Amino acid sequence: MQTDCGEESSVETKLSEKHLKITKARKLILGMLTQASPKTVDELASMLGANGEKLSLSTIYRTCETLSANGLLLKTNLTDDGIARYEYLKSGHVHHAICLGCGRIIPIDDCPFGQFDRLMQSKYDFAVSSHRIEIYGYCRECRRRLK
Amino acid sequence: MQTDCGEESSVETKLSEKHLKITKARKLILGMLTQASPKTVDELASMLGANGEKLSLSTIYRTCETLSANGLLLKTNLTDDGIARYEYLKSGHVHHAICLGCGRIIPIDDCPFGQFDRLMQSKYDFAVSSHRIEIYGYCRECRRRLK
DNA sequence: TTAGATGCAAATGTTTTGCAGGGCT
DNA sequence: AGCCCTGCAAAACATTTGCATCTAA
Repeated sequence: MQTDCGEESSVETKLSEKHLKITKARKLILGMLTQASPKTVDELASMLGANGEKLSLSTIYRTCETLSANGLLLKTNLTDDGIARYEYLKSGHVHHAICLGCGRIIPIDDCPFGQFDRLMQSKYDFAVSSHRIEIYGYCRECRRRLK
Repeated sequence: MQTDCGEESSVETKLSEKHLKITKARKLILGMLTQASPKTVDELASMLGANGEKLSLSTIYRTCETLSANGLLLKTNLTDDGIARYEYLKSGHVHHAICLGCGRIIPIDDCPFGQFDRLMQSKYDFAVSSHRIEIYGYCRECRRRLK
């Protein structure tokens, strides 16, 4: 069991850092989400099925909830379809570009927020803790396809 | 019936501009949301009840959906609690500050987005159509209360 | 008059929960 | 061993839909 333990052990490390038991469900879900865009519970179940693994829906819900509560995943409702999505939460903060053509969700490292929290403080008397930015538009493939 | 027809008639004007029938449900819901923060369907039903009015839940859902489809309301899932909220859509674009203390949703006129779409184009090859920005933090009252 | 809006009740789909059994530390 | 995790089934909840009735244009 020496192969590709890089992934494995980093997932396990993250779990133990948060004082969470290392279970099959948590390793599978966290492992999948470290290398994928935000996914719904249903999509996670399908991905597991495609790999010959199986977890009950309630376990996936509970696992995602636990991992979110511990800051390893982020729960979002990006698409306003009423279905929650979970994504791996990298150290830094991340925004999303959502393609209106294909629905793809593209993580964006850059952030336009800048010094805006100063304005929020002075103009609105609001102390900013965090923010979320979602960008809608069209990716290259969809622009090409729609042309 | 001369009193406060300013509100009334502007709501009716907006409806007819969109070629929508002017019905009691649409006048009530649009009228309420023009002077309130984003509300869930349940909250709208309660507000109506408090005013001695009554609409079935399905009517509220359908009315909000119609008004959103016609650009008079915006459907959002700001709080990730899985419950949709509808807000009056002003002409310009608006962002929100969400207080983590009291849950209040504060409309923000300013926008930090700036020239960010140029970066999105050059770095990610993504053509920006629109964006949404949500700001989390604490309002003055909650900061005072928590102190 | 007639297309479309409403109310009611039933259906749908997502998410949560109770409980018994099993796994991790 | 002890506590937490998991699976299953049932419950809870928001939202949608079918259909008969009513209403605005």
